[in-house]
Amino acid sequence: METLLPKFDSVFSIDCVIFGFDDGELKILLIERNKEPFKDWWALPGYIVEQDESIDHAAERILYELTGLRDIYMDQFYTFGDVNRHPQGRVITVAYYAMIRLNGNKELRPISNYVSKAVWTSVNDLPKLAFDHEKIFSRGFEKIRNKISYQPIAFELLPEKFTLTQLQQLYEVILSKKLDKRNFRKKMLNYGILKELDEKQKGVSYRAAKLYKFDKRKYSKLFQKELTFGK
Amino acid sequence: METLLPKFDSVFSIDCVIFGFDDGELKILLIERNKEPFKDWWALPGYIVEQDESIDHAAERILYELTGLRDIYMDQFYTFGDVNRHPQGRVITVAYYAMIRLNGNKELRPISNYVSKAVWTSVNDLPKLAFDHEKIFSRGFEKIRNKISYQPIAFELLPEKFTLTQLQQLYEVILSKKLDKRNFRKKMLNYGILKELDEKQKGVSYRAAKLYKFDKRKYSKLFQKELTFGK
DNA sequence: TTACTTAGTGTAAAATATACACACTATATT
DNA sequence: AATATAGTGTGTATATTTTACACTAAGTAA
Repeated sequence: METLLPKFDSVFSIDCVIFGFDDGELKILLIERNKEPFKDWWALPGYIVEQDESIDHAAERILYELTGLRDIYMDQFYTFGDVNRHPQGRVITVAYYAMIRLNGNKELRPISNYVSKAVWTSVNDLPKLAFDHEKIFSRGFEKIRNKISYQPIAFELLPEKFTLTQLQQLYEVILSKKLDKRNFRKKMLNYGILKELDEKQKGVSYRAAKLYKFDKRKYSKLFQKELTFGK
Repeated sequence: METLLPKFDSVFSIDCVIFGFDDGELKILLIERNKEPFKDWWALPGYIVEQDESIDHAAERILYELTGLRDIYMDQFYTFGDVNRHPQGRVITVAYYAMIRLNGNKELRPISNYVSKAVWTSVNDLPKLAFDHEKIFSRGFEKIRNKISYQPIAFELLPEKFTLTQLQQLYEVILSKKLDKRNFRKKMLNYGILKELDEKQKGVSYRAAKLYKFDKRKYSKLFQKELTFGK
């Protein structure tokens, strides 16, 4: 590499806002830091981008090293570049988000000793976070709240088979708003992206609900049309 | 500053996709580079972020130095972080966009000798661009195309007083789609964010159209409600 | 006065969104 | 066996929004 570019005493980092849904609660993944600064504080999983890796790659690697989660597809949503966001120098961070299924048991096993543990925490019950991570989280939450209003992304958070009530609860949590059951069902079923299964919920002490699956094929078709303004 | 953070032989940069609308055409601002690499190539206005300035600030400064445009409010839309996007080293760039009024005469007077000139170029007639700037432009265009579908941002591109036909043309250009005049007018007027003026177009060799103004107050109110899902 | 060019307008049909309440069913409890 | 409990599942009328579609009015230029 030539050196026409000025050197720059700064680093890029990645921070991840990973959403999960469990127990009727929307959660995000937090780590407990094991290093200064902010040792023993809670923080979003985040670390420094290596010199020779793309930021997308860095995001995947860092999430894996800090939480043990692999093969999570993330999208970037904002880059935070204020001068004093990190106490030790100039750090610009690209924030990524993802929504994943918790299947009851996504194991969290940090590889790096940079963190002492990783846990799922309800977004309604977040501790104080290191750095400007509260700001980053808020923007990530805003992002999915917006997105869910025009794309049915909620499925990514649910188990493969889910009931309409679960789906509705998830919408309600993300939108912070009660929805009408009949209208919600009508709307969702009208999208035509749900496949009704021949199965019912099990282990509940009341009438069991039908299970549904998300139909990816039809979903992609739906998104050809998108965007208002007919003619 | 302490030095616990690793040094990193890399730079942050900013690239700007600045949209304007003139003559029924959607344009963006390009510079001709006066320095290697890509000397004499066309490129998006972009340069390196200083150590002690926020990226938002850098965006403003860089746009000014490279094109002479001041006080343009920009939003970031994506960060490009592939490893080999710059031939001289690792450069991660935060891309910003803005939509501005051309008022016929936004003067372009580059301050920096890093560029030899700056010009407005129709998006339908772009030359080959330096670095990965074509990719950056595409994503920026996609961004405003999406955005205009749910937010009436088009006003930012028009002169203060405009006709409904001009507004419609702009929508058509951004959406690459013909729209129906009656439906378009109905919809726009229904938003209630246009103020009809007591003035007409001048200097046209046909029936002059009424002029309208964009009503910012009402616009913000409209955006309280936003987001579907009634109850 | 005529020809030309763009402005400006209405309506019916279809699709979508909203508001709203009660009976059904599976299980657990007595 | 009877009952309580808790969540499932459904229909309809109304309002709103979206779509398709074509002609007349106004101003200018010759």
